[in-house]
Amino acid sequence: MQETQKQESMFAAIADVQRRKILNILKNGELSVAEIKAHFDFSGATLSHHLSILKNAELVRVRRQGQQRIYTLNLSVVEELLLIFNQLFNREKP
Amino acid sequence: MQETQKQESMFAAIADVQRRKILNILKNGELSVAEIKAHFDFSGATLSHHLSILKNAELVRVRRQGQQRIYTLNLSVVEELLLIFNQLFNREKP
DNA sequence: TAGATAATTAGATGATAATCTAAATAAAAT
DNA sequence: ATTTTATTTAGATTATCATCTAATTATCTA
Repeated sequence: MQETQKQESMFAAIADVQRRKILNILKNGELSVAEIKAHFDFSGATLSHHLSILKNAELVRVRRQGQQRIYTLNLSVVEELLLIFNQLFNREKP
Repeated sequence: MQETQKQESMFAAIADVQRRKILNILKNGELSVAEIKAHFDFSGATLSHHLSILKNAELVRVRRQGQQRIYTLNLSVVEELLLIFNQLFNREKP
């Protein structure tokens, strides 16, 4: 299994516990940055940084809504990640 | 989903591309350190470091065989990791 | 027992990453 | 148009991590 840059970025994205927490929070539906921020202690700049890593890994999507940006899980890429993950251990797609 | 130290160590372990490659190599069966090393360019010390991270995350097991140490995938923990991974996205066990 | 081989551990270095504050951008409200 | 609110970007700092060489431990063999 030869790794792509995209796969690399996905593994890097889920390596951080805060980013995994963000993904978890987004399971329950889309949220604005401020709503996500309510779950964390760190600064808005730090959150923005984490969101950009998740976005580059295509694990989340953003859209504007007025001043806010609404983040959602990118379910198709999550599927893809699960596939890669299962391949890592040579198992079938769930 | 509240993360344990163990889960943290597993995600950290698979965050590195070289360690994922080691796991892949071990899918084909157990190998000595020298045999694993044949697949890589970095030093033995570096490999030893990566193996110790995989071992602490319990993704691999080691046993002695004379001077050699034989590494194997720890399949039950791999199963567990897959479960955690699916839970991260709220899906069923494959 | 001495020397060779296999692997790990110690300690150092350079690169990367998480975080912060301050500044910038963009939209909304007054 | 100015101010306020939401978010991102820039730049700096600190911590963590991958890697190296050298030293150590443990086993095997001559």
